[in-house]
Amino acid sequence: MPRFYVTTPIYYVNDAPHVGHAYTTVNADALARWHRLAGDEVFFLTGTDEHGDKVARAAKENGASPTDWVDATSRRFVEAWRGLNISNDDFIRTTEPRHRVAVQSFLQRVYDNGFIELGTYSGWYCVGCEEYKDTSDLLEGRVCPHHRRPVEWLEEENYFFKLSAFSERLVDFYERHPDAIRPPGRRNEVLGFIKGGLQDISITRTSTTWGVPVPWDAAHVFYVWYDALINYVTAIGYGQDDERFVSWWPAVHHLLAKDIVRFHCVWWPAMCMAAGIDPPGHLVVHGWLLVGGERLSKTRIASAAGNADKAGPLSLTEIAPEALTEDFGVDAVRYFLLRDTAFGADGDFSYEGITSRFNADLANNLGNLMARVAMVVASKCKGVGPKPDPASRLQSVSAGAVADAISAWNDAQPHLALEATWRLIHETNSELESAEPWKCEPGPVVDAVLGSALEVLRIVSVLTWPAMPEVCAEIWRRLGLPGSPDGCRVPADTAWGGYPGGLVVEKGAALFPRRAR
RNA sequence: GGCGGCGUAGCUCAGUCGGUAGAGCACACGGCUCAUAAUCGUGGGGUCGCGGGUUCGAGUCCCGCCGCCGCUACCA
Repeated sequence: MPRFYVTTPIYYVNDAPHVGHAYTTVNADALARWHRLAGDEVFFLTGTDEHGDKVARAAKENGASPTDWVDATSRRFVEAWRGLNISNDDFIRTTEPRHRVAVQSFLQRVYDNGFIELGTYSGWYCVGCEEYKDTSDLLEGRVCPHHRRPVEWLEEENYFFKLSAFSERLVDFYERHPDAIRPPGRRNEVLGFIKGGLQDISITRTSTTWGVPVPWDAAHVFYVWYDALINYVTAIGYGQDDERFVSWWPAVHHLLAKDIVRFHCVWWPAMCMAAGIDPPGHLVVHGWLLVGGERLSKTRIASAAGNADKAGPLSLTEIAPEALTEDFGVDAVRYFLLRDTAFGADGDFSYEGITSRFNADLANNLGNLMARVAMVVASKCKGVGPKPDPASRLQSVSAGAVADAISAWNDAQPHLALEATWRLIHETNSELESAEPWKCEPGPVVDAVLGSALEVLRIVSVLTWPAMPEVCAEIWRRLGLPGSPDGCRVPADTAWGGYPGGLVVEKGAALFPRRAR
């Protein structure tokens, strides 16, 4: 059985879950759900990144122990994902014992292989930022641009990862696997960066104890990024269950936003090579959601997010997913995130944007189709859904849409998959207009038209299940079908003719009540 | 500065190997009234950023310019 391993980055617990996190996570979830429909064995991983001095300090400021602090902050992500119907199979936390074991095992291997050595890290350090600054980033008089205070020269003994040893191997790997990084523009950026020459990087800290201890030197803990990336192998048993590990690795799909490309596309593959395992197979990079739209939209989003009093424009990171799902419903938010932005490109996030998608796609097209079909079935077929017409024009329309949707889902392009699916909805509305079953006497002609429309709704609820599981299950139920779309298999259950007929069709309330404006 | 990308209808964008410009949304008009003032049909003459060049012919190739954006190492 084919396997599909998909990950999100693990989210840093100092952030509150926001729409940017939700964007990546919903995309990963939709892909996971799609591959489950396809019959693949799926492992969908997300989690939280909980080490680093910033976390330790935040805990202290809040009068909590680091452990209590990360327990509380990590839980917010668990709850946010529950609220968005995220179907992750595992939720990893870097403070878990299994992760400490994996990190120590992984990096001990890298050390044993000779790719870690002791060195001195020195540079201009900003106490406020808690990080070293490049001289080119500093203002006049060696002042930190963020904190407006002078930086200090620090030297620290650190262990270094010999990243420089992997330039050629990385280039070679990416040239032999041209699809390893998508989209191609990101791949080119990475190749350009690598070819520009790689420097060794420090991977341990002595300035904090809130991290994974370096097994061969108790004075150090691993730098948080080095610890974090390894989560991807921890969760599938690295260092603890080799049989399980090799069954999932390296055919992984890492979803990530463009700002963390280097960590995932340069550091992480090199680390894997250094540890003697294959680099990750698929790095899928997407853009950022940007807050755009009119001033009104910001006001309304601010209002929805409980930030109505905040002055000035609202940033994406201030918008809580719960504020949106309360307002629009889980399915509509998921649909917007998946449909409105071409995966890979930057997208615009606005209240108008969601409202527009909600009304045009969900209320007017999908919801209304369900309502009008159910109504006519009630009046012309005594509420019992007829069989689809094998010769319906919609049969070939459906076949085309299904093929396109399958291809797009398989290619991690949800917006195209949904676009193709909605083409089928549109054609079905069109077909109803020309057949006008509500004007006809009950009989075979009416049955053929309505049965075909019901069949479209069945197929649509399978194709759309990865995006909107709740409403698809509801449509399924209203069609009188047993179970739910998640019991289906693609492509078998998207073939024309699957609706058996003879089932009681329920009208029900509007699936997506149209919204004002 | 260097490398890369983009600039097409009000908005978001498609435009394969060069051959008289397309989709969705929005808008307008018409039809229908089964349906959530929903739906269906029709309507897009936009210097394809600007200026040159190659060609029988260029949004589509080449050069220059303007504008915008990405990357150019230790931020999760």
